[in-house]
Amino acid sequence: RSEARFETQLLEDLHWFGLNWDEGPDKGGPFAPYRQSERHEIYTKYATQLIDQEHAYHCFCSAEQLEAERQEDLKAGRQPKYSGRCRKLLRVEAARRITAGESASIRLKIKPSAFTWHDLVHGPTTISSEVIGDPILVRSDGHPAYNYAVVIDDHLMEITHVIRGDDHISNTPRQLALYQAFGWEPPQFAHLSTILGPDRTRLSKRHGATSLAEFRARHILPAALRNYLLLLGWSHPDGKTEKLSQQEMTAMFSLDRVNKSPASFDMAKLEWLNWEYLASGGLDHEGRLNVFREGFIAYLTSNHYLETGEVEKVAGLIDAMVDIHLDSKGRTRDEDLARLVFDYNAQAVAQAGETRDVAEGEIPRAVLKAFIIKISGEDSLTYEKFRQAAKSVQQETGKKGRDLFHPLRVAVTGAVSGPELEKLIPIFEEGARLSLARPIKSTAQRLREFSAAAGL
RNA sequence: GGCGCUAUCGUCUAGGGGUUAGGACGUCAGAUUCUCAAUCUGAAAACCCGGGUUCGAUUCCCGGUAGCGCUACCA
Repeated sequence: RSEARFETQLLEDLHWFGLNWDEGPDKGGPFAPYRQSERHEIYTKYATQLIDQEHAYHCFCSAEQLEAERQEDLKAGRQPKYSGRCRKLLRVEAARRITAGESASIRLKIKPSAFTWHDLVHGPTTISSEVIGDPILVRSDGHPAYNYAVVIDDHLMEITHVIRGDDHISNTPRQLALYQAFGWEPPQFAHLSTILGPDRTRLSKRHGATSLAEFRARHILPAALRNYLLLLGWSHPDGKTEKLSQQEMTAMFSLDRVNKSPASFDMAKLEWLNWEYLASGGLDHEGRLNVFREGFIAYLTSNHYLETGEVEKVAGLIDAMVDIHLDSKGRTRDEDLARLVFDYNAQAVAQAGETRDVAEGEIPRAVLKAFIIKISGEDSLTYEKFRQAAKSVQQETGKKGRDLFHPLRVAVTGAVSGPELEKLIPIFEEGARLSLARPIKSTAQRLREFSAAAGL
C-alpha cells in the first residue's frame, strides 16, 4: 500500500488476529524487498525478457479506443476482449515510437489453448483462452499490473500454494499463461468461496464489521474470530465439533474439507462463539473484565455519567458493572447499566406506563410502605440487610415472590426488569458513598424519593 | 450481453444411491429466577425446479432457475 500508516495498520491488525509470518516487510527475509514499490526493477527486468522472447509486446492503444471497442463487443453480445491490434506491430516500429516519447503498456500474448489446473478446492478446472484478451502486464505509467506482479513475486519467493478468494478464478488462466511464458512451474491453486453478507450480497462496508479493527472494537476475541472464520466453509471430520483450540485447528485443517459454496456471515453466531471463548477460552476473571472495561469507561465518560478524573475513584464500581455485563453474556447493554445506576427519577417511575401500577396498586404500596419503615434508618445497606428486611415484610404482609420483589425492584431501580438486585444494591450503596459530580443514589434514597412521588 | 462459480433447516454446515437426513447459531416452548437475561430441558425447521440413469434418487448425469463473481492500463 502506498501510505505508511496503512501498512502499519494492516500489519498490526494481522498480528492482533494471530496471523504470523516468517518473512515480510516488517521482518525482512531471504526474498526481500517485500514491498511492491521496491521491486520495480525486478518487474521491469522480467518484462523486458518477455518482450525479447516475443511473449509480450508494447501496446499503444488509448484508453478511449479500448473502451469504445469494449462497448462494441458488448453491444454485439460478444465477450469483450482486447483485439490484439498492437500484437502485429513490428518490434523496431514499437521501439521507434517509444523513443519518440509515446507511452505504451506491455501486454502478454495469449496463445489459443485451454488453461487447466487442479484446484485444491474446486477440483479440475478448465478455462478456454478464447475468453481472455492479452492482459496488461505493465501499465503505460510503468506500474506493474496485479496479475503480473503476483506471478513474478510468487515465483521468486518460492510460493507453493496460492489460496485466495474464488473471485480470482478468472485471473488464474492469465497467471498460468505467464508461468508458461516464463517456463516456470506454477504453484498449487485453491480458491475459497466468497463471504456474503446476511442479505446474500458480497460482504462490504455497509454490512458493518468487515475489517479486523472493527471486530476488535466490538470486543471480538481473535481466537473466536479465527474459529468462526474457519467454520465458514470448513467442517470438522466428525461433522459436529465446532469449537477448536488453536492446536486442533492447525492439526485438523485440510483443504479437501473446504466447501465450495458461498457462505453468509452470521454475526449472531460469531457473538455466541465469542462468549464461549470469553467464558472458557483461558481468560481469568480479570482478563474478562479487561475486555470490556475500557469500552465501558469510554461510554460513561463520553456520555457524561462520569468525569474523566473520577474514573480512578470508581474503579470498583465499574468492575462491578462490567461484571453484570459479563454475567448476562453481554445482554445487559452499557446504556441500560448506566441508566440503572446513574439515572433515577422517582417522579418518572411513579408515572410511566410500565411502572405506574407499583405506585398506584394497593398491594405494592403496602409492601413498599412496610419495607421503607424497615430500612429507613439504614445509611449503608447490604444485600443481606435488604434481604432480611424483605423477609420481615413478607411475614407482615403475607406477600412473597413476585408480589414482594416486583414493587421493590421497580421502586429501587425504576425498571420492571434488569440485573439481579443482589448485584445492583451494592453498586448503589458504594456509589452513594462516593461524592461524584453526578451522584449515585443509595437504595434508601431511592425509596424515599419514590415514597414522596407516589404519596405513600 | 458473454464467461465462470455455487445450490441440504432462516443462517453455518455433516452426510450420501435405500438414513427417523446429523450437529451448531438463531427462533419457539417448558423448568429455574423477584424480573429480563444467563443456565438447563425440549420442539418446530431443509435436500431449488424439470428431465434422465437406476428396482430405487436429496445424492450420479443433463437442462432450467436463482444467487454470486469475473468481464479494467483495480487488486
